[in-house]
Amino acid sequence: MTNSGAPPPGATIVQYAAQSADGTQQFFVPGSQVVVQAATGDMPTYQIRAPTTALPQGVVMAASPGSLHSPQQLAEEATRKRELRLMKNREAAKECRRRKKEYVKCLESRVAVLEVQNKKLIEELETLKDICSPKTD
DNA sequence: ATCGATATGCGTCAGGCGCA
DNA sequence: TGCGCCTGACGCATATCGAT
Repeated sequence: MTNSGAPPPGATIVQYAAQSADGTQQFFVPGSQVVVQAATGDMPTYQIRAPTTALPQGVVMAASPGSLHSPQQLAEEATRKRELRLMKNREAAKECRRRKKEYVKCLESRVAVLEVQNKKLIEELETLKDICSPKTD
């Protein structure tokens, strides 16, 4: 994939795929956020990140450490912090897996498009060979 | 019906990375 | 430098499927 048609950092992806100015096919995950542009071999030359999700309803933020006194309060606070961290990580893992599946879908779509494109190019090449080859009879 | 193999999804941990 | 987010890896539970 070329970098010329990639969206700029900060942009939100709204299309699954797009045709860039130079004619190359671009594949994006809808709703993702472009955060980095960098050239790294055959990997995409930019990174995309989905918008951060809000805390689920019912989550109560912990009190500040300065308001705690007894060891029991400290233990409760530690437990709250751990549960909050686990819950956030649970949601993050779900989102991460969702994005990964979407990314694989993108790649599969890209393979399908490129296979068709490749087939057409091979056919075109054969046609041109027929036209350009000297007649021997 | 039941069994083993395989696939899929989930929660958790650990480590890397970017940011203030 | 500490904090929060992301993600690979692991173990577990459940679903699916073919063989018996």
